[in-house]
Amino acid sequence: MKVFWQKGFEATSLDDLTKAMGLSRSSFYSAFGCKQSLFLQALEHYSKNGIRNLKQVADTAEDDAVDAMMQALANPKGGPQGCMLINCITELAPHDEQVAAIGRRHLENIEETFAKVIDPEHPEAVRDKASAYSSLAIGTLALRKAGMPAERIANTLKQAKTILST
Amino acid sequence: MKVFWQKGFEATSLDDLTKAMGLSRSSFYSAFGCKQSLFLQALEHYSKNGIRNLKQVADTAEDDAVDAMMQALANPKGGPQGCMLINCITELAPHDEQVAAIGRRHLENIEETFAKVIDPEHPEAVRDKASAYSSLAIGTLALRKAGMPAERIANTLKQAKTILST
DNA sequence: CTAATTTTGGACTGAATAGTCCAAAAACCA
DNA sequence: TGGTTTTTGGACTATTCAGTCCAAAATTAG
Repeated sequence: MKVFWQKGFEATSLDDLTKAMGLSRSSFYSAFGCKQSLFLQALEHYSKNGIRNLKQVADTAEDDAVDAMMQALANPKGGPQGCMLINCITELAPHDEQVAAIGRRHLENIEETFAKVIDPEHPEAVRDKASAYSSLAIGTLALRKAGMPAERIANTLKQAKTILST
Repeated sequence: MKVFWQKGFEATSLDDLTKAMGLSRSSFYSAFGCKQSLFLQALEHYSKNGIRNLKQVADTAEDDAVDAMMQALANPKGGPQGCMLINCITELAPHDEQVAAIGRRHLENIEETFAKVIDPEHPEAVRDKASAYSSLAIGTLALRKAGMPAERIANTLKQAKTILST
């Protein structure tokens, strides 16, 4: 998963994978069938894990759960490589419906988590607002990847959050 | 440019390029030196053209210039392949400083265009808000690529714009 | 301990890749 | 026209890739 996260699907070679996994080629193919299959599993794993983390961030936030979620989304643990799912959506979704489907589900889960935090009683009513928070956080990932100063990104997020939360 | 836009850098082969350009391999290499060099030129061209279009959208908008710009950014002409620069930032920026630099400049130009539209007198004062609009529009590109219903995306944008503009 | 089964290393295949090279064709020019 | 320069087609090289295959090693079972 980490290798795919860092390099994307096409740029990851079988040698990269077998080396990272400490597996021989034959073991790899007998276990996973093909590169694509492992990739989809890695993507699913990343998504599940990411959503779980996001919910945990929301639950354990001290005062402002929405802010904590935005921070978590805009500064993914992986470092400069951003969010694996956004990377993969960008690289593959237009040509690969399976990836697109996992991506859609992930994005919907993010939005749903936002909605429940914003209005636990009527999450449906704040769906568009939740979607806006989500899209905003995802948009800043591009700034980050392009090497924009972290301070600028933080200001953007802060400003937007202040306005959106009114 | 169109081929790189559609397929990304790595996935575009020399055969793809020479066929699209109607050029032989030798002519290609004598004209551009290498694949990377043509790619950077294509990226520059895309950026210049995109910013010019965006400014034109802002200038010729009937009532709400910010809204028109958001629509233009969230629905790039190329179709489902989104914005070439965001694609390339995602694919290459973390490992290629030249691409990252072009990406940064492009994003800054977008933000500047927003800022001048929001407050022509004091664009500096609304920089963060401009950045928020920009990030939001860019974020929705991921939704689009993942195949989210266009209506949902439009609602997100509308909702966010309404709130951000207050 | 032995025999059957599973797992492993890594050589191998065929296809695709970016970039080079040169003889032949085309364009140019005096 | 005849000679020079530029451009072109496409064969070629060296590398990389995903995926296959099998003999040897390891594991398991009786």
